[in-house]
Amino acid sequence: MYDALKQTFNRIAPLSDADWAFGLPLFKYVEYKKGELILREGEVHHHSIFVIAGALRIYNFNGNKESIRNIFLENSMFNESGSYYLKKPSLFNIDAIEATKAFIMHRNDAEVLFSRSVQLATLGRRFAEYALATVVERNNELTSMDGKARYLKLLKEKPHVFQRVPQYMIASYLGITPEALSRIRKEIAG
Amino acid sequence: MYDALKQTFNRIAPLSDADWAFGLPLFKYVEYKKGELILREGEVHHHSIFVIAGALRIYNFNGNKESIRNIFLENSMFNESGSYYLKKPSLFNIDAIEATKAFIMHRNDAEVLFSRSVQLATLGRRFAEYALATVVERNNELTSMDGKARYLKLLKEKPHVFQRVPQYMIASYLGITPEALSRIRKEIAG
DNA sequence: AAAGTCTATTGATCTACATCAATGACTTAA
DNA sequence: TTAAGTCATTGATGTAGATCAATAGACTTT
Repeated sequence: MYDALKQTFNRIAPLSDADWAFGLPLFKYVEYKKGELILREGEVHHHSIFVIAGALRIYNFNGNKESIRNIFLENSMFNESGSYYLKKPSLFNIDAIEATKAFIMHRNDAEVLFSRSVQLATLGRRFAEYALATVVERNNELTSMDGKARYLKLLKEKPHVFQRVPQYMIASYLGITPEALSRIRKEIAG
Repeated sequence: MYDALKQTFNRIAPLSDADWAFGLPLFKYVEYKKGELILREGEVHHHSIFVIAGALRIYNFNGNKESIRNIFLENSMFNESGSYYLKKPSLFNIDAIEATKAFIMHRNDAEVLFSRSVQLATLGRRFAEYALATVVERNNELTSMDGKARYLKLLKEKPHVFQRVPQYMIASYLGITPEALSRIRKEIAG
C-alpha cells in the first residue's frame, strides 16, 4: 500500500524507520471518482495530495474558459501552494481527470511531521524546492516559447500524458485553444 | 550589519541564539556595482542572495530582447531556483540595477546550516514554500491577465518599484514591450 | 439503429500586442 | 554649448493566436 509513496519519498530524502512509523499513519487514503471536484476556487486548501494512481488537474477559469495549470499523474505530490502555505482562498480548482487513488495529509499534520526530525524537515524542504524549480521552469516556457515550441517540448518530455488526456486539455495546459493546437499538430504532421 | 537580515528571518522562523551564532558567519558580505553581472546564463548558481540595499534583477533573452523575470529590492532573499537547487546551468542572468549591498551564502553552507536544527530546517523550508507560492501567483498573472491588468496590479501592490526602475524594465517585467506599456499608461491617464 | 453528446478539425475573421520607424525630452561628456 | 547617448512617446503595419461558426467522426444512451 505504501510502497510507491516510500520509494518516491526515499528518492528525495531517506528517512529512518522511526520517522516512517510516525509519518505513515498521518496519511489518509482517499479515492476520487472521475470528474470529482476536490478543491473549489475560493476555498482554502488544507491538504497535500500524493497521487497513487489516476490523474488530477489544477485549473482556473479565464472568463468562462478553463485554464489548466498542471496535471498530476501517479507518484506525484502537490498542493495549491498559495492557498496551502499562505492559508489564502484558492485561485484554482482541483478535480480528477481519471478515477484516482491518493494519500492526503493535512497541513497541520505535515507541520507536526516536519518538526519531528531534521530528516523530515529536509524532506519537506526538498519538496518545496523541487516544486519551486519546476514552476519557475514552466513559467519560463510560457513566457519565452510559442505554442508550437511548448507543444514539442511537452511531446518530448511527457509523452505519456498524451495517451491519457484529451487534446483540449493538452491545449489548455499549453495555454492555447484547441483550435490552435489542432493547427499546430497539422503543421507538424504535414 | 546583520539587523535587517535577522529581522527578516525571524519573521519567517524564529531561531535560537546558538543557531544565529552558527549561521551568521556563513554569510559573506558583498557589494555589486550598478550594472554588474552576478550570474551568467549557462553557469550554475551556487549562492542564495539576501539584498541588504539596492536592486537586483533576474532575466534572460528572448532572441536579443531582455525578458526580466523578477526584481529584488532590499530585504529579499532569492536564487536562481532551477540552477541552485538542481545544479543545472542557469537559464537566466542576474545583474545589479542599482549599486547593491548583499549577503550571500553558498549552497553547501546552506545545507550544513539547514541540517543543524529543526528550527533552521524549518527556516529553509519556509523560504522555499513562500517563494513557491509567489512564483505560482506570478505565473497565474502572466497567463490569466492582460498587460493592462498586470500593470495595474503591479502599481497597486509594488508602487515603490516605479520610483526606482526605468519604465522599459517595468514593461519587460510585465511581459510586454516599452511601446505597449507607454500606450497602456496613456490610456489609463486619459 | 437512431438520437444526442463530445471532441477534433477546418475556415473566416478579429484583436492584443509586437515590430519597425521617427521624434522629442533628458542626461552626460567634452 | 554642443554632441551623443538614453528613454518615453506616437504612428504605421504585421502576426500569433483568439473567437465564431460549421462539419464530421467517435461514444453513449435509449
